[in-house]
Amino acid sequence: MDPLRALPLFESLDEETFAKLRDIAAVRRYRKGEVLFFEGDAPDQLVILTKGVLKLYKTSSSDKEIVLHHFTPVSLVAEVALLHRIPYPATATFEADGEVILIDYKAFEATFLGNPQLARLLILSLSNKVRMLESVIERGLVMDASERVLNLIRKSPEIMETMRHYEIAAILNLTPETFSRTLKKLQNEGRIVQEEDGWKAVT
Amino acid sequence: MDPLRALPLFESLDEETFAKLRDIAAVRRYRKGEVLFFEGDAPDQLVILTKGVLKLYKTSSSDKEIVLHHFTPVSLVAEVALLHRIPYPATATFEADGEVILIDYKAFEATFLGNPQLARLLILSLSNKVRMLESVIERGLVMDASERVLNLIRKSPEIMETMRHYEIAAILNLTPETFSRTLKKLQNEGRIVQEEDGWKAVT
DNA sequence: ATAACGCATTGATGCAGATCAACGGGAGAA
DNA sequence: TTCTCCCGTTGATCTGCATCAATGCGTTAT
Repeated sequence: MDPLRALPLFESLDEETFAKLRDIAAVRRYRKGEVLFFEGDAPDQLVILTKGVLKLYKTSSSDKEIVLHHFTPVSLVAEVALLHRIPYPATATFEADGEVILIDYKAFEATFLGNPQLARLLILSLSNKVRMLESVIERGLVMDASERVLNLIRKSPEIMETMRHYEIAAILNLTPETFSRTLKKLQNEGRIVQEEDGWKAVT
Repeated sequence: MDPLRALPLFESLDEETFAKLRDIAAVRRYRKGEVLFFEGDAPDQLVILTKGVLKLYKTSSSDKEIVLHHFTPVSLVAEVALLHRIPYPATATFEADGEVILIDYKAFEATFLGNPQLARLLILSLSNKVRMLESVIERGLVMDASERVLNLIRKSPEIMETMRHYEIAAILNLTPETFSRTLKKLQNEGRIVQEEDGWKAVT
């Protein structure tokens, strides 16, 4: 069976649409650490991540990395840049060996925008991107360090058990030092408690 | 002539699609200062801004206002909340007397998602939203105060002539004090110069 | 004219989080 | 075992911007 066909993203497509899509797609593999594209590059293909983890980030004036998102399969990547023919707004590198499908721009425009099923995929992908950016704004501009940590413990407690502190800090856009101090402060204030299997928010 | 028909947003629609749309639309007017919706409210209608200026903002822990966007006609508003049936992620208030078209959720889903022309509108609106949020992130997290001011002078010099300093500062998410100091600092460093008709960035 | 008000600027101080530096402990290597 | 390296923590300091307070200045109202 065609591996493309197995992707949940494409499951719902009818045969004809799918065949069209497969004809215009090329597959490419990347190793951990490789760069898919740089901020400022001009896009010419639609990218669909099918394997691996792709980190999307911007670099600030003071060389600080601002992580926008970790893409996991299956995701459309940077379709906005393609739609508007603008340079990639961020850099994407692989955090684990990965694989992408590339679709030529002209084919993308003709196929995706005209086909209701694919248009629907695009709409879903775009609206998820809006939500993702909103959460970046939430994390980076709206919430302070305590709120970010508290929020993580509430919403993704498994991350607190699984990952290293310095990795968690990076996700929250904090330094490990600040993360450590914040954790302690929240504990002293009785807003979180440590249990044998991780942390828990109080009330 | 139907005022709806005059909107550029709907210009390209064929008669049938347009008639369908008009049937399910309701118009509502608001005065300056009124709130269209609050962060956290549950959405049940698609909102299309047809007149006025709508400010979309979040309020941070320390009661600071973070402006996401100033919508001007004609714009779809908060379609993501509607698509995902999630609470509005921000508050919207009118900065000038305005008018909106409201479209019921069920009608929206049936009409917009199924119709290629309207789906295309939605895709455009969504991708513009992605760009808008990216620029909020750029302004708020990536660039420091000097870069923001420099960037504004380069890209929207007319704003520097037209608007009050305290308004510009709000757009840049700066206090008027910081804005004033930054302007002076850039001038001292020779990175901008004042001319009779406004400011100009050097090289 | 003079008062009153809103905006711009300037100085002093405060604060959150980053940065720099040092130390301790656990896990794998020799 | 002992060494080494990496991570987590802690303390001291730095930095960018906000906040608070005072002053000046142009515009409108009295």
